[in-house]
Amino acid sequence: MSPNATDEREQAAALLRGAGLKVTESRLAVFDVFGPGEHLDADDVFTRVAATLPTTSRQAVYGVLGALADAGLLRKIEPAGSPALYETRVGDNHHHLVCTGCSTVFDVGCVVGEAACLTPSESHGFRIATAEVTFWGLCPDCAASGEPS
Amino acid sequence: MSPNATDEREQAAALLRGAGLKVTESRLAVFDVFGPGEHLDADDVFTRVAATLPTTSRQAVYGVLGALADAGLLRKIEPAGSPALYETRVGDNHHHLVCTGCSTVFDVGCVVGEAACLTPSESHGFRIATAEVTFWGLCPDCAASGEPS
DNA sequence: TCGGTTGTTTTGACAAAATCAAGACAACTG
DNA sequence: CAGTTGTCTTGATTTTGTCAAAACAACCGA
Repeated sequence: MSPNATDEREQAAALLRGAGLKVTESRLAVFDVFGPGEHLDADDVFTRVAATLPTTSRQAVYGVLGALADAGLLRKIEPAGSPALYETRVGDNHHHLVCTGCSTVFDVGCVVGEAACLTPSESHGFRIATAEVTFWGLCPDCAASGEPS
Repeated sequence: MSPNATDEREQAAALLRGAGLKVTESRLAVFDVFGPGEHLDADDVFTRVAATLPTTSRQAVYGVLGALADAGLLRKIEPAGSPALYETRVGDNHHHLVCTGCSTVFDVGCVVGEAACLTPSESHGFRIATAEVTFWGLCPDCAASGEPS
């Protein structure tokens, strides 16, 4: 409907081709449902995809999300107590802020610079690949409604 | 068997009492099965507890672990792709190193000091309660066996 | 030491999230 | 356009953990 919807599909298709993946309706549809800054779980994605592609199954969504995450086109995060979430922002090692009230996830830039995030003080001989930082707290909305003083 | 087993039980009982929890066999048994530095999932705990307390049920273990975690006597961590793990080291905000090969979890001290771990660069108005850092990589054993060059 | 209250454990059913397997099908290659 | 390869559909299964209610045990006070 938007005038550049075709452009977006072409762009997504190019990303898929670049990753060596076949371009399919399901995969384009999955790309479509992600808005910028959104963190969606498999069920959210399935629900939205099913609206435009009624033959889709939950397993297809799992498969697509898994394939895209493996290819580095999507990032999978698994906050404690929630189903796995996916986001389209990849390539930077940003971290996450999870609201303990409403479970909403926000992006946040790296804390104090890349180096500090990637080098623990004792590494036990570990070969560290990635560091993941999750902050837990109350988002402005939940803080306001929970403590109206 | 060990000469100070009684002492350990007394100590555990004191911790429980201090937290306002009743002292029960199940709870003491759960404390018993944790060795220092170990990270056990609910099923590990159940298996070990069942060896000495055959009437125990899985749900009792979930209940005990939940109660102890709520009381701050145990810490619950939930690494992506694994069941929840519990550890006895509480009170310091240490972090974790997870092996992508064998899923073993190691403790690691805070990266560059408490402050850096608790203040993301943009907080979005969040009231941050805790920060959780997880490092992913290969432990010495897995690095050695996977790449014997 | 003995009841009474309260919190804990047992039992069994249930729910959510994700995975596995096999056949049908569609996208890319030449 | 046909073949090959990878993807999707369908349905069952597994794993992890929760819920609810009744039986039971620990702690308090007399």
